[in-house]
Amino acid sequence: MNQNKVRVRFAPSPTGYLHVGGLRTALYNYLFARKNNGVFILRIEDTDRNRYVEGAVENLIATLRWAGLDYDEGPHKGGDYGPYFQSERLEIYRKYAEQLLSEGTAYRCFCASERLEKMRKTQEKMKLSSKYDRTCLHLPESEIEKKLIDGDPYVIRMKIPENRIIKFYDIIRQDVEFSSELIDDQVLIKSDGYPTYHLANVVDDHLMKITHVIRGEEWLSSVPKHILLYEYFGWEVPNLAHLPLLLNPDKSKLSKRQGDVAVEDYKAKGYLKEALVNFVAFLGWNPGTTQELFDLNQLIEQFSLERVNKAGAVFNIEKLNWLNFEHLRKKTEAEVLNMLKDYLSQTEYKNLQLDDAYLLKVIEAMRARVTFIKDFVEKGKYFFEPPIIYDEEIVNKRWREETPEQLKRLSEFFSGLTNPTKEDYEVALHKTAQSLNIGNGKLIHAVRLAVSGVGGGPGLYDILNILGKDESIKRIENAINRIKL
RNA sequence: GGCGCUAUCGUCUAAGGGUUAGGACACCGCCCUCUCAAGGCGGUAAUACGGGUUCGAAUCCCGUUAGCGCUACCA
Repeated sequence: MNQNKVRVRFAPSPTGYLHVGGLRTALYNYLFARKNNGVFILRIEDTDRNRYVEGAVENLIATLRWAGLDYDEGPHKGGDYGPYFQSERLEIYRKYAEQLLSEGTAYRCFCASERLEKMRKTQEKMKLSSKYDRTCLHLPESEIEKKLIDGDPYVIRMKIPENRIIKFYDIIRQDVEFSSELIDDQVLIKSDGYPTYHLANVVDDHLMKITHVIRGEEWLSSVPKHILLYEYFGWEVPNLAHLPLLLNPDKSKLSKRQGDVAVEDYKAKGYLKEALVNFVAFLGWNPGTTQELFDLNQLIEQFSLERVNKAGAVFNIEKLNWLNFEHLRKKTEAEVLNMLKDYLSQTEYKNLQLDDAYLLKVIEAMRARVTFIKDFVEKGKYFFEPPIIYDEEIVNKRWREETPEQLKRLSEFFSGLTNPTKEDYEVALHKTAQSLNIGNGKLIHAVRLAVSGVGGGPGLYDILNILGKDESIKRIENAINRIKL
């Protein structure tokens, strides 16, 4: 059956940036579509003119593309069910609203928002659920005519039937039911002529032949209204899957106040898309195996809505960092080289003429020690410039009165070497230590401090080999002159 | 307040009537080692609470509690 072709949509409203929760919603839709040879649609829900943000759509699309989530139908791409901006579909919503109006399942409401607010407050005081009091439902036809002629602003509300239990099945939450008594006569068309989410999403999902609605849990309470709308129109309700929310460490809904929520923030901080995608995929889903590291294709292969959890998940940055470390390690040397060069070009070292061979050696030496590309520079600063300061703690620990004299001997030995290899440095150091009658460690730690300024890092001989003979000697002599006890 | 959803280590989660409740991150220890990492090995740590059902419950049912969501002419 052709109508079983899976079609899903990610339908964000363009409010400025892509929320990581939005990224996960988009990802699950994408994975579900790809897994089922379906179609992934991007639809822009820009029906709130008050929240319009310049450039938000372009940013959204660029961020999705960065994450690797390419859509099949949507802005700039077209498709048979456009337009894909809701703001360009106003006549469509209008037409369907008129239909409900004429069928009596919707009605015009001329109530001022001030009155509605008052009403709501009263209801709240009486501990009732807040619902429109249906004043305008009972307006005589003549009065409606008059108000229309007068040009009074109005909204169109849907009429919720009384005494109905609305049941539905959610792929993630199974059976859910609501009583229609608690449902408000929802506004479908605002007084500015724009539709509300509820009308627009039902109409579009139907017209765009969406088979599975995969979205955040915050929409669960609205489903009964949508079901009723499908029923009024005589349309089939798509399959529903309401995703658990992403939470702050204190379990509140993930928000800006407690850290970064925009995908762009993570991108700017140097997180790899592979890591971020892998991470958000696991917030609320798991493959049922012990595999933790996934690329996009593997996620597609193994994803299923049935394995999505019901409970909200805390966004745990530690694990994301670990995933970034792992995904960075999986990159080829050439890929890391490109990323490093790109990063360097944005730093104070952009004019340093470093050849690829040199950078490749740095990469090899630092790989097991970096979580982010920027760590190559932040943790291996000494590969890009001589130490400016020497870690005080390490000086106290490794530098002795006799150290300068010992290093002098060593640097003299180094001077006599021609084109030394890593092993040559090692032999030279061993021999010097022997002639000084001290342990190798004494020299090793002092040299490390002298050439790097810090106490940690790759093996000393690797560092010397990367820096080269002349630079190493220069740095040792520098340290002898500059480190004072 | 009303309605809905949810509830396993600190965090992400596995286990869908019978397990010493498993894995991962983080943390701690040991090994490796010139340091810092990485890696290997090991460890601390959980079924919110109370009732049922059952020979047997993390798992099924009910209640309580807590958290979250919705309760707009926002999505």
